[in-house]
Amino acid sequence: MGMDQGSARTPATSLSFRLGVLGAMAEARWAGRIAGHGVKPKHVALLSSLRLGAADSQLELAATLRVAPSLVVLLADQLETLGAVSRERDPGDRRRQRLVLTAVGERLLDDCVGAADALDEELVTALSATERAALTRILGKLAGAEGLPV
Amino acid sequence: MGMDQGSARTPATSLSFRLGVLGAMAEARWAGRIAGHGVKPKHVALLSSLRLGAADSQLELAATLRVAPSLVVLLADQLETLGAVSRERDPGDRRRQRLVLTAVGERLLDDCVGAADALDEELVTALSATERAALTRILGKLAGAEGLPV
DNA sequence: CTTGAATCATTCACGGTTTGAATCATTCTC
DNA sequence: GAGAATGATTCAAACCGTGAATGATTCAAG
Repeated sequence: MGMDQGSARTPATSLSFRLGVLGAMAEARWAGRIAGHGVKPKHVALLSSLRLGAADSQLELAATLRVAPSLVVLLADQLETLGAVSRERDPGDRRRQRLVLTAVGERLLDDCVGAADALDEELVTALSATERAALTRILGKLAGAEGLPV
Repeated sequence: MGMDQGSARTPATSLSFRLGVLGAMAEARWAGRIAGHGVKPKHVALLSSLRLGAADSQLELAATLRVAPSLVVLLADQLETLGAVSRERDPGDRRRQRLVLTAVGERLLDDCVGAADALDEELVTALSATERAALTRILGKLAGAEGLPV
């Protein structure tokens, strides 16, 4: 009823807004923890896409990660320097550069995912077990619906 | 023996990871929709903090938004140019610059939140009504736990 | 075959965002 | 009052990502 037109006190429940803020916060914290490995979230996203087989040519990678192809070159360069991926010309089409995870890359990815899981533990302390499960499931559904390399 | 020990196929269910990716995606889409108003997500976050009374001096604002004080100056400059906020020297402590929402600012904030809500509608089409409600509630809880200006 | 268009990777210069250090005004402490 | 602390502001610089230009390879068509 006589609500002072809602706007004056309600903290804007928009998902887009909250997702953006929370996502930035979580990513920043996570970035701090994996920095010691010499990688940033984008690198891990690339490694993860490789493991999932979501893409292997650099152009496909750019599409799934939603970044410019030139950025993939840079990320791949750095990961190659770390020994986490190796570039192999596609024998069938020698324009294409296929990226493959090395054993080092697998290990690196595992470490970074481990760091994310550890951070999760801290983030969700305010949530019940049911809520945690629900959140994981729902975010997975959203990512899937958006065609993101979850 | 059992080679691809789980890691080989699972899409990394880490919340931190997913929040980061989804948050960036949602924010980018939202940014595109509010760009016509001459603002970016950070501006809206500032306006929202003002409305919530979470902070009014620029230094407090920087703390709640988790950005450098110098950035608040810049954002406030731009919002002032738009007529969305006005600066008033705190009479009690004339070093402090208090930011107050103008009627234009209220309207601008409403428009931007409206745009976020509209975007939400599209994002959650894959979710059931129950899931949408749960997501809203859980994200709110998380933001609250992190002390973020939800 | 050979030519010209399309595709993939790469390089490079640039724009946008954010930060940290330096500066100035004001207030607090003694 | 003098000097340390606090808030706002400016400025140069770092960082991240993009788009345009280049080179290599493949594809299509005569």
